[in-house]
Amino acid sequence: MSTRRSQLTREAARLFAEKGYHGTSIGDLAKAMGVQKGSLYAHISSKQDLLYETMREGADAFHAALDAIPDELPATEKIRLALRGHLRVVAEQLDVATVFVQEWRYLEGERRKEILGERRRYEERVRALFREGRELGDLRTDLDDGTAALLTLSAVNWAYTWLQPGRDTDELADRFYALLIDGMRGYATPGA
Amino acid sequence: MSTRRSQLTREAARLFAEKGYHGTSIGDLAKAMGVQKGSLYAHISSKQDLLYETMREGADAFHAALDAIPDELPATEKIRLALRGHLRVVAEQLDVATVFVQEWRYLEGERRKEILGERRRYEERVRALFREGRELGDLRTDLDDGTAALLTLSAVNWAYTWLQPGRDTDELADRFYALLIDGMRGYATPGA
DNA sequence: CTCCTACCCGAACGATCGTTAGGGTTCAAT
DNA sequence: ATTGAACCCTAACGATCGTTCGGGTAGGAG
Repeated sequence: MSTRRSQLTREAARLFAEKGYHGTSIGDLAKAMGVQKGSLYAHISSKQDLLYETMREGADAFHAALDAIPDELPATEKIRLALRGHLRVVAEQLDVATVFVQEWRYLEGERRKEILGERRRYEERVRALFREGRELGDLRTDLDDGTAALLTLSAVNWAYTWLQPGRDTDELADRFYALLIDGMRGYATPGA
Repeated sequence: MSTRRSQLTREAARLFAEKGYHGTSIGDLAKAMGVQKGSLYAHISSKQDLLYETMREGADAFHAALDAIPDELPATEKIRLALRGHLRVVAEQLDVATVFVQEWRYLEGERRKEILGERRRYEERVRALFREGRELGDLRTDLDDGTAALLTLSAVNWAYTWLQPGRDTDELADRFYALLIDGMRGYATPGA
């Protein structure tokens, strides 16, 4: 709502991503806002609030990226768009994505369970794409879709560590997609 | 050296992996050792020491896994063994691997640079395998080896989040290898 | 002018942090 | 019997932590 409040959330995401939740003090936040640390409590009721809100933002962004994929496309195409969407979220909201991916364990109580559920649900939605691809024949019928989803999700989950904010992620996602779908082996089969 | 000292290092790796470096206090460490917190300083000179030693252990383990790969094998086989080695290190030393992968940024000063260098060197060694594979024709000649290495390394770097300690990692590594090399697409080409 | 909302200050709180210091125990080797 | 190494305790240190509180300022709406 208020400009000041959302600015605080943004600074929190930035600092949590850079120095970690426990490595960032309320004093650091206050300095980033140009304010005494006590003043922050006019906007929040605890430091955990800021962590939770960043996590919610991250969860919503990743799920929204999946929501935007048309349902009637072939599974392979959905997988390609899922890769694009995931990497785009990471690049466009790098701080939020970083916190979402590696600071969730510092959430406490009910909120921790909630966010953990969102993470699992996201993984399950991606897994379903691979299952669909195998069942409908877009992917090889003997595919181990669980392993395939694990490999793919692992690769993109690590992206926050190397993605530069400005990078064109669509092209990169398509390169990942091509590698995963077609493999890396030499063109010729052994007998050529 | 002394049993007590190495036990402390082990507990530190466990707690740092579970609660993070900043989330673990000297008091937590002392409780895990069954000792008053001041007593720990008979063994270490600072908390950073414990972080650094865990990192060194991790770096050595990952590099040793690459060292064990015979030089004369074809590149594809080396890649398969590298995947096996990496996942084996993660599974066998899960705490150390977890800290190595996600707590390095809390290292300070010269030690931080040192460990960062080890991480980069490891990535470069893996990248070289893909380059070799392309140049010698084991992998497709038009392969973007940088992207291939990035995809592969990302996938295994995330493994600490889902690998169970007891799991047979060789078989899993081979499944990853097969997916990466042969791809996931349906057997038949479009015209079949 | 008054009221409300939004925002901030400055000082302090109890707790916990990493670390230091000095003294004490156990026990195998000399 | 004495020494020395390995290990531990208690008590305290200054610093920093997240949080609370009462008071204060600015500006737009009534």
